[in-house]
Amino acid sequence: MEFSSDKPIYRQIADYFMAEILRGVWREGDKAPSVRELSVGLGVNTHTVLKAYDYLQDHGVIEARRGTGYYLTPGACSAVGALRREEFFDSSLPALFEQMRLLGVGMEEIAEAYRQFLKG
Amino acid sequence: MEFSSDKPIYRQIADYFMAEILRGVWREGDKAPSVRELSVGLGVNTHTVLKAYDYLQDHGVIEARRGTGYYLTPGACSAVGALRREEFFDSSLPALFEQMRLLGVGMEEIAEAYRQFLKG
Amino acid sequence: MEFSSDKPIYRQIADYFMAEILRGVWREGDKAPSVRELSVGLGVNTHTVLKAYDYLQDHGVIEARRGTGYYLTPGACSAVGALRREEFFDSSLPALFEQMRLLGVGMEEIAEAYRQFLKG
Amino acid sequence: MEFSSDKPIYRQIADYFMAEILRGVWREGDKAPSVRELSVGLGVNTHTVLKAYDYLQDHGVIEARRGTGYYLTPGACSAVGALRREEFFDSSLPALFEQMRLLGVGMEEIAEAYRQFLKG
DNA sequence: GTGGTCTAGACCACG
DNA sequence: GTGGTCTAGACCACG
Repeated sequence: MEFSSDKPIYRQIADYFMAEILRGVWREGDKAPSVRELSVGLGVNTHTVLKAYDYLQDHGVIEARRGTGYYLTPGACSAVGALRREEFFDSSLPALFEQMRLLGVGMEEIAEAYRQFLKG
Repeated sequence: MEFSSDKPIYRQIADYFMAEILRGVWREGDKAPSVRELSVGLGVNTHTVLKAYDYLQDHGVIEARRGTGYYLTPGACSAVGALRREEFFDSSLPALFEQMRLLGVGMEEIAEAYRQFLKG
Repeated sequence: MEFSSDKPIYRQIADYFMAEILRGVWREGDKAPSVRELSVGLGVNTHTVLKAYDYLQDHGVIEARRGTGYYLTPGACSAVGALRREEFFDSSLPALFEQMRLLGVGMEEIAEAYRQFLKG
Repeated sequence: MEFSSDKPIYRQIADYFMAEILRGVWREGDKAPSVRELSVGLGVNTHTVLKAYDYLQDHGVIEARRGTGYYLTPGACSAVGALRREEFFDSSLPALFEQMRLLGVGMEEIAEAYRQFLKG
């Protein structure tokens, strides 16, 4: 895995993890790779992986079980979906609106383009 | 200038050039740096710069004068604007719509978020 | 195919290609010869063929499909026609006018010659 | 001098000769290069040069003086002009008309383009 | 000097 | 396989 510089690495790891879930690689209830295992696999510090897992746990994607490791929650998929929605509304969409402002594009044009998109 | 790996270098050069125009660094009628000069400055092959200039020329931002060099066209600024608009509608917007589809987000929600954005 | 020296090879390839379309050898939707195949066939560098295809693509005659090849666009025929018209008005006609100036020939004489041509 | 293959060499020599007159290299009354001299200079047979000189003599550009050689006629310049006009009306113009027919361009469009040309 | 064309050869992503 | 990008280096016409 390659890391870009514009986003913290732990977030990139979490995103990667969630993309794998959406792809169906891991399923709800499955055991997540151990922190140590993953840190070696990705060539990053265990702290970084732990931070990524913390993030995923905070958002209900995985849960820790004492002495055994992390497991995908039942509801992991929908949790990922909710997170994506959140990112979409908090980050992607404002960036788009900003671009609209710069280009002088109004909402009507977007709506019209959307109707075209649905047809095509 | 640093190049990222996710976009061809020649496009990055062209984009940088257009950003400089929008910033007002270069004005309509100005002479662009010569192909060789710029290629040395950026540490890339002359072909790569030429390809960037070709792209800009094709889109009406600069024009070649044989034996003299490239010059910003009269209308360079609006040409850049038109290109940005085109990219927005042909690339950014379809990506947005695709994401909307994946997340099950409708146009009404976008419009609502836009109203919030305008207020905030 | 033989190349003359007064026109760039890539333009001669593009012109040949368009002539073949007008002759009906290739039809809209057909696959164009692959870049490598054609470069070997013509004994030129792949770049030169690519430049010809770039030119044709820029003018809406062919379109690239990633990993598959180039295909004649729907509308390739009319695109070729439009290009020919453009060349006529931007190149042939100004050359004619320049010659008229040198020879002291006016538009009335041209119009008269045209009437004769239509009769003959 | 390089010869192209689409026109007889003697005509190319004659054309070259006339272009030199229009450029002012040779003047009316000047002695033309001897047939032998020119044939060596151009690397062609003396017959070919003679044929070119015949052509030029037929059209009043040069005249033979027994025992001395060929000389530009008084009126050589206007003779060249007349020849150019003839070529223009007999060759260039019909080719243009043919192109107009193929492209579906009418005389009105040419006249309009001409008005634009005179302005620009 | 300037842009423009061409070659030889490498390496990449996509399917 | 397909197109696409990039380099190194040569040579050309124009001014």
